[in-house]
Amino acid sequence: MTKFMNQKNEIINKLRGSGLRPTKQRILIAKNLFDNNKTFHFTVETLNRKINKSGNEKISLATIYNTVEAFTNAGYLKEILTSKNKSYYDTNIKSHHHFYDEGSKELTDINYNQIKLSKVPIPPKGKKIKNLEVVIRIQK
Amino acid sequence: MTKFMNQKNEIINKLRGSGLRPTKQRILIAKNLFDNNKTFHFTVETLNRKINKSGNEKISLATIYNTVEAFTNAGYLKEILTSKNKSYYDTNIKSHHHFYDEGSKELTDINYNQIKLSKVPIPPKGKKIKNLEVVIRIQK
DNA sequence: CTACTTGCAAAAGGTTTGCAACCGG
DNA sequence: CCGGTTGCAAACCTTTTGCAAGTAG
Repeated sequence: MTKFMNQKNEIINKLRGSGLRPTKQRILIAKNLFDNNKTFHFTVETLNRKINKSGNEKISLATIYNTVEAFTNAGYLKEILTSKNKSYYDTNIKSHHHFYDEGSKELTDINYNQIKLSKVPIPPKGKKIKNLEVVIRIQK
Repeated sequence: MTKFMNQKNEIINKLRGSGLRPTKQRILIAKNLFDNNKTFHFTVETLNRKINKSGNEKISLATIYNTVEAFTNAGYLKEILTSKNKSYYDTNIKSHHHFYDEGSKELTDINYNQIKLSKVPIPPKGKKIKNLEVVIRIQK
């Protein structure tokens, strides 16, 4: 059993674990997102370009939207807060923070332990904290 | 000189101070945003509804977009980070943070001194920190 | 007067939707 | 086979743009 088969099986199991049928399209998208050992930021647009480039079989834009949403709901992706009328996603789902460069509109990760909070407010009654994100806007 | 005249003059001076001609439309929008002593969150859509309701003379949507952008550039408004393909603004321009309820999609202010950071990263070379925002996502 | 603003409608850009064809289990 | 998925195009929604008409100084 090759490394590639393991990889593919891992993906299939991951999808099954969330009740997502491991279709050809979802597996290909998952490969593009989770294969390498480094995490990254993307938009549907950049993901679409990456997938529908070169040799790959094509995947329709609607399916990419569907899948990214499904993966986000399943907790495989994190949506990044930046406003500006386009959704950014992060394959790094661990708690961490971001620099946002307003000039270049670029996001950079800030390692979790680079920021320390010494005081955090109590959430409103009946609600609990799901996550906490710091965005530091930077400029020249 | 009535209280209302003072209010209007204040607005006019504020606008002039940023090189914005105090037009009828800008003054009316400013009244809607800065008149009361409490701050609030809004989108262009809600602001538009508020203004073009009832007795007021109407203001075109394009002008509302223009004006909100101008006010944001002038520092009278702050854009809020939430992604979700619609821009949220805050009339509270002081440094502060937000709870974001994913269920109701509602934003609540967190007072500045309710959050304390004991460690903040150094920005990338050649850049400086413009601002720092914490968003705490909450859920049931 | 003149330059800045406004308003309208059209265009743009990103995302969602409806539905027939497809396919995984 | 059945119900979940895909692909396509059209629809949608928010935001931007071009340009003629209006107005503040």
